[in-house]
Amino acid sequence: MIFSSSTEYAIRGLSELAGRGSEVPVMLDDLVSGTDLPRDFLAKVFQKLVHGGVLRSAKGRGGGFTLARPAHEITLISIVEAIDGPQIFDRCVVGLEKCSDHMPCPQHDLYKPIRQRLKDYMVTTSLADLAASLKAKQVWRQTRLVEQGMGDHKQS
Amino acid sequence: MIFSSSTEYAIRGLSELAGRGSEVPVMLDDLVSGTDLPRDFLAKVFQKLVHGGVLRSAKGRGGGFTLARPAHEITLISIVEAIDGPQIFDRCVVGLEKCSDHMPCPQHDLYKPIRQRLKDYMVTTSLADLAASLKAKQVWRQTRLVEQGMGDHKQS
DNA sequence: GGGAAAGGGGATATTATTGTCTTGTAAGAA
DNA sequence: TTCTTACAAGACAATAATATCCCCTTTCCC
Repeated sequence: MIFSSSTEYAIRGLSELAGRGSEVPVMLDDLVSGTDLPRDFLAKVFQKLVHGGVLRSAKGRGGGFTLARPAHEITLISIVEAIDGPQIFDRCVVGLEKCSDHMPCPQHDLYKPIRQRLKDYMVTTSLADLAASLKAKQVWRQTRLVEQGMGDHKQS
Repeated sequence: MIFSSSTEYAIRGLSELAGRGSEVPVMLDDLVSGTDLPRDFLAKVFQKLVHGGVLRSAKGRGGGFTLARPAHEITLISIVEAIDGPQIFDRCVVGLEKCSDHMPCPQHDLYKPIRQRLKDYMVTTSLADLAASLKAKQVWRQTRLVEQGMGDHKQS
């Protein structure tokens, strides 16, 4: 629901990357380790993000991926559009070419409110927001574990 | 985006049906005529809606489909759940079985606000709402045509 | 009972999405 | 220069979603 798995991988991969806050490129194998993100498939997804101007990539030694812009400037919608194409939100659900606000199809207005909500959220939510809430969550959970006396898990 | 085409067909088919406000069963061929809804595929979708308790069907002569409940009691979410299964909204985007509010996966909270918005909309929007806005739109467009002197299109 | 009319449901075809693998290409280090 | 290391990109496989088709069962009317 909502997102294709390609898009979900993109969001998760970018959140990981943003969470590191690294200035130097992070390579895929590194980014993926410890997660269940599919390495090869994510590589394809990241390629699209590079083409879409969301990511920058560097080949060879010391290579990897970096965000093309600061995390707070990367909106959810720019991620989605990089993966699924720019008209994903504006295309007619019926698929009629002649469909537009001027000459709408019967369904055109049906989905307008629901699409608008989603779009609003995506325009106002940035990668920084996602990464922050992700990190806050991790800290919160870690604290809970410590409180319960199960907190001998060290970062090696 | 948002809906699978199965779900979109379901919504459109149901909107058509609700718009007729017919007490007697409406048969598929009748419902579909004049639209671009794929007859055979919609038949499959309607089967699911029957199983899901959204539609009632009658075989044989005089048979067809009727709404199982009044249109204002059929919410968008009950339609979606009838097609995609009840956990479509609550399932983890990562697919972990152990994921829940109690022990969430890293993405669990990431999607919560966006899912909640969508869910709110679907819980509060009924088939009657959809059919009404659809009909209002049709009337509005018809009026515009008449104003432009192109209104010699009669319902036969 | 027999025939026509409706949906039910299985089988199958088609297409899109997702996932994997293999080779190519660029960059840096020895 | 040559070797290693990274991503790029094409080919391919597996799966899921979408779309059709055909025959079955039920129901009504004669």
